[in-house]
Amino acid sequence: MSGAPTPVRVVVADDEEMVRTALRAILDAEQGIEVVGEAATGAEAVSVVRALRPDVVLMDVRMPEIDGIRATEQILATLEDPPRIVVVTTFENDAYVYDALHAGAAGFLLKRSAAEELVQAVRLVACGDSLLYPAAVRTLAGRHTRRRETPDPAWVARLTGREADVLRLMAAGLTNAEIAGRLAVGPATAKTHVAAVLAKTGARDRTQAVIAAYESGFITPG
Amino acid sequence: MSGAPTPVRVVVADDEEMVRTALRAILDAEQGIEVVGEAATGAEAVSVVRALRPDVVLMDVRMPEIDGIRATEQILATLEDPPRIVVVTTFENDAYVYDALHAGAAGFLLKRSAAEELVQAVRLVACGDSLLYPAAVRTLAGRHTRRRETPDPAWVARLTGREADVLRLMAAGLTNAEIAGRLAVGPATAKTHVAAVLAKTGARDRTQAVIAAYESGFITPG
DNA sequence: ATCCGCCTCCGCCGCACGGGGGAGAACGCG
DNA sequence: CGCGTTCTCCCCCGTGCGGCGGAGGCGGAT
Repeated sequence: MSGAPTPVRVVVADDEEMVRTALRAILDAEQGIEVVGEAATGAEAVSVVRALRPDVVLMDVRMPEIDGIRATEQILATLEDPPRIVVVTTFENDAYVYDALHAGAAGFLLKRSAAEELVQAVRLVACGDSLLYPAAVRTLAGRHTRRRETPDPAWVARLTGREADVLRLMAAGLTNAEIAGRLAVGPATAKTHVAAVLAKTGARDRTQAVIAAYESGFITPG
Repeated sequence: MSGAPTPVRVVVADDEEMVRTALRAILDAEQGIEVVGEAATGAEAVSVVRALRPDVVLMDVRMPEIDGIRATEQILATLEDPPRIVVVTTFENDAYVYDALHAGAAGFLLKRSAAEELVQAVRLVACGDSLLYPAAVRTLAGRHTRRRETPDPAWVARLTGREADVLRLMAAGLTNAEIAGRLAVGPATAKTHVAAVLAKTGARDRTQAVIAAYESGFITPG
């Protein structure tokens, strides 16, 4: 009669507290799923997982000290009977998809996924299945599917006006100094905005930010 | 009765000899146009122009020592009654368009332009008019015109197979080291290919190369 | 048989970039 | 009136990147 004698034990690793809380809230509300720990950095994730031995880890790619990909590698390499790791990121990107899978991740999920998808994902990987967010699959399989209707990922809304300006100029191929000149601000300011754009888009460098801008429809070719 | 008592004197500055020869061939065939000199570097361009005092300069953006933009600035800044300078490049790019105009260029032309357009351009600027290649104008005016049908600029054909692979990986946001890993070659090799891609696309850095890839349709979003 | 294009790889070098801090001013909002 | 957000700017530091030049091997074209 017990719904689940051994609930799925989950660890959430993300540098943003809000995200962790949100994920925890969603998962704790579910029957048979239990968030047993959190981590704010890649290094923390490794030690927490080592200590708590969860069944599933939700791993952000972008974290201080050690990124999620490397944390995944370390966990899988150093632990016997390691947990299933679902890599969570803000936008779909070939590099992350490939690297996550290469690192041995069991799944790949976008932060903009619905709560239901998240729960589904945890249950799936806990059963030993793998999953890929549809869009990621499309990316891997090679663009034969129809164009998605999402012109505006979550991060676009989070960009401030100035940051949007900067991203547009980045996508025009300008350097930080040129952006500063175009906006009539100091180079340091341009750098600050660029850094903010990188953080919010989840990009590692300006090139990935520009890719994200194209892929999200923030800017369009031609 | 003399067709043109004082023909338009032109200097061609481009680091590729073939391009120089081609431009010279096209222009020399025209009545009233005379190619009086060539330059293979930005520095050469400055001195040649200083010495020959042409009416028009066809200036490549990408050249050794000093790029075409800076050479343009120097010529316009240091010469009295300077020549009209038409900046020539391989692909349309916001940064180059803006910079060229900001540097005081009288016109902006793509290398893929037809011979007739080139001649027209020289005649136009010689008369004191300015010109912008249609596509460049569209870029500046802000994409309200219809999509161009050019899915494949000249440089795409010039990319070798390996270079195309590398560009695709660049457009996936990978670093040189990651590209090397993915292609199972040494980092130095990846760098070489990246450099070749930058040269052939006329890009200054990997970000501009990725932009070119998107804008040309070499890769498509979604 | 020779030449040329492509792929592979090596070094050196300078710089723009990105990470990680911190700090002050203006503004709107509650 | 505080408070949060945004925009502005500063420091230091490590490094990925791009410029430059060279080199060898290999296969196809002539």
